[in-house]
Amino acid sequence: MGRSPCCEKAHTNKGAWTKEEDQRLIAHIKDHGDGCWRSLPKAAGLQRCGKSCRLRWINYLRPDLKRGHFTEEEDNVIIRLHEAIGNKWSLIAGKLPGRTDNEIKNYWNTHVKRKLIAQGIDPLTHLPLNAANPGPPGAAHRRRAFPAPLAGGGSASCSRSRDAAGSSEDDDSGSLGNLDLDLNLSISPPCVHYPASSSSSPSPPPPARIAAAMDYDPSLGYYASSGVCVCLDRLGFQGNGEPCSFCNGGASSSSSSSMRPVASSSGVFRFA
DNA sequence: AAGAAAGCCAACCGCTGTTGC
DNA sequence: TGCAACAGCGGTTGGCTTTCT
Repeated sequence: MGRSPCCEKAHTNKGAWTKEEDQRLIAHIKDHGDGCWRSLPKAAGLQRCGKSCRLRWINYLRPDLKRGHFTEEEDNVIIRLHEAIGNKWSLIAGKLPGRTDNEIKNYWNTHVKRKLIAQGIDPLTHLPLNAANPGPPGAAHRRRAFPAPLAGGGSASCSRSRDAAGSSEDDDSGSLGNLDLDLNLSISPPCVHYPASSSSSPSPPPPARIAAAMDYDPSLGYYASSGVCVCLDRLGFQGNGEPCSFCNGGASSSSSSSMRPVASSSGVFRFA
């Protein structure tokens, strides 16, 4: 079972990259871009597997990488995002420009974990160590906040989620500080986008009836369909009677603006 | 000064999700 | 609809460096 190996192992180098290999990879990507990793090694004259090239480029050679120590602010972002979404390193990396998932993962395992433990916080559950429930690994994390990891297309969100275990004195559990993650799930129709002006684009603007039901984002110059919210409140899990930031329109909730999911022009919800 | 232990991080591995045929 | 190819992700490993004894 399983698939064939991604490359012919007999003819590929492994281990540390040499300067020459780096140069070849950089030069090739400069000239041709970084698509099609499978064929890239051959085209670039590298005796490497495509995956290896991709990893090397993403984790080390990319020009926009920020190297060096993590700042206190970055630390906090990592901790809060990890609290919210768990080991979704690529998502966390997406919130830290210039940092890679691998870098953050390593940093978490070598520094942050230890730091949290020293502060008496369980790095898995983000609860005080003596209060952490000894359940099966991972269960505590799920119990902590959210029915499921809402990675990928799902907008991880819920500024008002309550710990199902009922730690109501944990005021930070919902807002996650200034990140203010809203871990309700919002599902939208397949993100239909209409440019606001038909003159600047071949695509026509939406019919008035549709436009009325959509949000116009002036910064993007697009109409985008609103999400259909199935937040915990609506599903009856919260019980505090307050709408989440998304179905509340984000207008009145003072704590909900910073991480409200926003439809981007690429049709993917992002945190704003 | 030397060996052991711990820390660190680049790279690998195996798996899953997505896409195209 | 099923399959294969591919990209990407997260966990793990291995080797180098630093610190400790």
